[in-house]
Amino acid sequence: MPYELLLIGQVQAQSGIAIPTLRYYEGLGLIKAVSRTPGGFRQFSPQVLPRLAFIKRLQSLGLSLAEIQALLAIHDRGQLPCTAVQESLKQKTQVLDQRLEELQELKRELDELLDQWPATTPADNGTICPVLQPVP
Amino acid sequence: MPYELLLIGQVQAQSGIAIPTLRYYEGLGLIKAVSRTPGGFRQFSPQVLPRLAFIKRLQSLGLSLAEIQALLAIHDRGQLPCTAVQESLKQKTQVLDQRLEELQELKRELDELLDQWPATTPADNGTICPVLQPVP
DNA sequence: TTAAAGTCTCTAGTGGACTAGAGAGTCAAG
DNA sequence: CTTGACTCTCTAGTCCACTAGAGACTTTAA
Repeated sequence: MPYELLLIGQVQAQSGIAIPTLRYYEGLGLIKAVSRTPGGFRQFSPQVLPRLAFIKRLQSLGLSLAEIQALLAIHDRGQLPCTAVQESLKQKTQVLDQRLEELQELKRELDELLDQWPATTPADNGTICPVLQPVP
Repeated sequence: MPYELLLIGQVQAQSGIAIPTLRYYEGLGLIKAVSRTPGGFRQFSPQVLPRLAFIKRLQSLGLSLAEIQALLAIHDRGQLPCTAVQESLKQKTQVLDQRLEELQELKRELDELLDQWPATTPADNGTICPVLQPVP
């Protein structure tokens, strides 16, 4: 066995990513085995490790695998994807801001509703819970 | 056709909820048809309308259908679910606070990363994008 | 009576990132 | 040569709230 190539179990051990997930990533085209043993075992270059670190890092920053794949495609064309990464992250902050807005609005609504929750429950008016009236 | 009963299309028209969704809700046990026509068409009591309003309202406040179902079950036992609704909403604010924390932390991380983004891309060091080092 | 509109059941697909299991084949060491 | 660890492919399931489609039947109005 060529000492510089890694079997999938070794990749799992060194990356912390489960084997089925690695195969799943391969299916998506995020990583690929450089070769197979005669018996069909995947052999990975050690270069797969920084690649997986990149994937995990961007995933932890909120990027989807599809977005990450686009960035890896740039890398695979021989370019440094840093500028594109920066773009993706900027865009992600915008989505994040939007999402934060929504959740904060929801929180405001919930807090207000709970603040004004009556001490005594109003009479049943056929609406399941009469406190929950205002549906704007 | 008994004038006080509604066919599913009328429920859709008056609630704004799509027919397949209504059937889906029925499957989950959130609503039920009081009877069927001889030909098998569902007939709903008009009471389904406040019930659907309740569902939509709580859904808009972030509750899952499973949580809503638990509240409806209280109603169906003949009790006012207001106190349980209040509890659910309180709990939801907590989950929401947690989620907001996470997203804000993520935003901080993203902002910091972008703030400190180098004007000139560092040399390629085999990590796909050398700017993305710190993976704590 | 017929046509159009409405409704039925049932199955399967969506998105996103996996996870689980069956059943078979492979590799390295003893 | 056998054992045990490792790996393979393939299918299917998870979560959640729907959505779409096929093919058949019912209802109502003209």
